[in-house]
Formats: sequence, C-alpha cells, structure tokens
Amino acid sequence: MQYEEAREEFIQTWGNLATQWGINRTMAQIHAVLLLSPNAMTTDDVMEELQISRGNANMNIRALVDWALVQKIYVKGDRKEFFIAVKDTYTIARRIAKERQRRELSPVVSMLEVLKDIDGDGEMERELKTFSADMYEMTKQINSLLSAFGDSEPKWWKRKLMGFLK
Amino acid sequence: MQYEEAREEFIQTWGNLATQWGINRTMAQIHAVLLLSPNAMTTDDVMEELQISRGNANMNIRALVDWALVQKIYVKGDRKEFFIAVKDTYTIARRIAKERQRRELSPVVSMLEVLKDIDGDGEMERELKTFSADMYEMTKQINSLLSAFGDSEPKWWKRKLMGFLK
DNA sequence: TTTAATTTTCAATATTTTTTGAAAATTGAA
DNA sequence: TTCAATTTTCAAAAAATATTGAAAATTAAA
Repeated sequence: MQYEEAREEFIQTWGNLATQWGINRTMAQIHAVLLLSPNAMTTDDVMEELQISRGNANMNIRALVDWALVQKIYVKGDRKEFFIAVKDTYTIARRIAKERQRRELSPVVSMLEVLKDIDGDGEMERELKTFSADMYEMTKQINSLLSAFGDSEPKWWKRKLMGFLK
Repeated sequence: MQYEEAREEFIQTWGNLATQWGINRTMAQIHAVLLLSPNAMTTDDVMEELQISRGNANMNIRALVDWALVQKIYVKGDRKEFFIAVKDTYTIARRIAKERQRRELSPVVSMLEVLKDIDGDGEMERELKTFSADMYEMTKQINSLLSAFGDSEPKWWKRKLMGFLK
C-alpha cells in the first residue's frame, strides 16, 4: 500500500469514528493529520491540508488543545502558533477516556444520585428506585475503573490489562 | 423529589447522553421509557408517552430490538406487538459495549491492520508505521477486554472489577 | 379468500449541527 | 504608542441528521 493512500485511509477512518462519538469529524481529522505529521503545524498548514476554513480550523484545534490531545508550541522568530499532537497511544487513550468520563459518565452519576431517593412506594416508584440503585452501583464501578486508568502510568496499565486477560 | 419529576429527569438525561454517543435522542428516550415501565408497552403507548410519530417510534423501537436492549412480546388475544426492556444493568452495559465495539473499535482494528505494512522508509512513512503499530497493540487489548466483558456473566465481571480496583 | 388492524417504508419536511468567512479582538515588533 | 500579523468570534449559509405522516405492505381473524 502506498503512503498517500494509507494516510488518507487513516484520516478518513479516524473522522468517521469520531462522528459515532459525538465528536465532530473535522476535529478528529485534524487530530489525525497532526498525529501523522513529524513536525509541528500551523493553523494555515491544517487549513491547506484538509481544505477547511480558518474559523473551523481554529475552533477545532482549540478543542483538541482543551482535550490535551494537542499542544501549542511557540517557535522563536515566528509570530505564528504551532501545534503538535501527543503521540503516545496510552496517553491519548487516557485523555480521551478522561474527557468522555467527564462528559458522559458524570451526568449519569449525578442524575442517579438524585433519583435514588424519590417519594412514594407504588409499583412505578419502586421500578425507578430499583433501577436507579442498580445503575448507580455499576456506573460508580465503571467510573472508578476509568479513574484508575486515567491516573496511572502506561506501564502499570499494560501490566494490569495483561493480568486481567490471562 | 416527586416521581414525575424524577422520571422526566431520567428520560431527558438518558436522551442527552445518547446524542454524545452518536445514538439518536429518541432511541434513548424510548429506551428510558421502557426501562421505567413495569409493564410491556405498545408502539402506540410509546408514541403517546413521548409525543412522537408512528414512523419514528417504529424505527427506533426496532433499533433497540436490534441492539438486544428491548424484547418483542406477543400477548395472546392481542394483535398488537408489545415491548419490554431488559432491566439487568450489567446485561444492558454488556450489550451496549458489544454494539459499540462492533461499530467503533472494529473499523479501527481493520484499518490499523492494513496500515502496518505500507511501502517506503522515509520520515513520514516511519511516523505512520510506528503510530499504527502502537495503536494496533493497544486497540487489540481494549478489544480483548471488551470481548471478555461481553462473553462473561455479571457475577464474574463484578468480581473481576472488584479485584481490579482493590 | 376478504378485510380490517397493524407494521413498515420512505419522500418530503423540520431540526440540529457544522462550516464559512469577514469583522472584531488580540498580539507583539518596531 | 502605532500597526500589521495573527487569532478569535459569531451570524449566516450549508450540510447532515432526525422526524413526520400517509401510502404500501404485512398480518391474522373471520
């Protein structure tokens, strides 16, 4: 397989994936472009590469910086900002997990916390209470798992994972 | 907190969550309604409850059945189809994990498999190869983890999770 | 069979999300 | 300071996604 074809494939797949995550396609494509670039890139480089507008590039690069998946670099003698992606795959996974935990899991945990003690004792009420309690227990466990992952070093995590699967 | 308020809160949060998962809001809201219902419901019940059209209800209920989150029930003496949600939280989690694994992880694994052996040995090529190989290793591990989860019983999983977090 | 109840499909419409691009704000060199 | 380079914002436009509702298909009782 030729380089250009492979590169294109990677950028597209990464983008498609993202849309299934509620992340916008362009954000993921920019991430892909930066991941594959050996050098830091400017906003203009990204615009040129993906044929997108300045506003779009700017907003999505910023989102990537917020997610800590991309770092802003200052090159002396140059006014422009340069960007470089974090390349370590475990770090990437941990940061994505952290962000998703914050956006997805946390709201559920808060909701379930409140739902556990609603008034009444009819069939409907019990259905809601039981389900909330069960869900709360599981969600907290998943939450702990993700926190452990987010706080630990790649080496530790790899070892744990191996042990888990053996 | 009053029952109706709690119920509304649950349905809304579940729906919001779904949009961040690339699942449509209505599908999740129907799921929520069925989860909280002590009895099986018909398409008309769901339409009435969420104030949505027949086409919408039909398509999204079918999607829930495809995900194995909802079961179709035949009540004798009644022409209508009834639906009931799977209530066990670990089963729900496993089925969602399975579906997401299929939709999200699998395409990445296939892509990375192909990308590992591209032509050339320049800086760009090496960047792509190294990254693909790293990513492939990690993705396969996550894949194994999810498979283990999907194939195992709640009891086993709970125990494993406890052990992991201790 | 026939027929009415029920489910499914899908083109048209509505809604939501993303993107653009130009104006406003910011930055830092001179 | 001033001013040009650069970044950011955001209203309007475009694109993507979800919903409607009525017609077509299916189903099962009579």
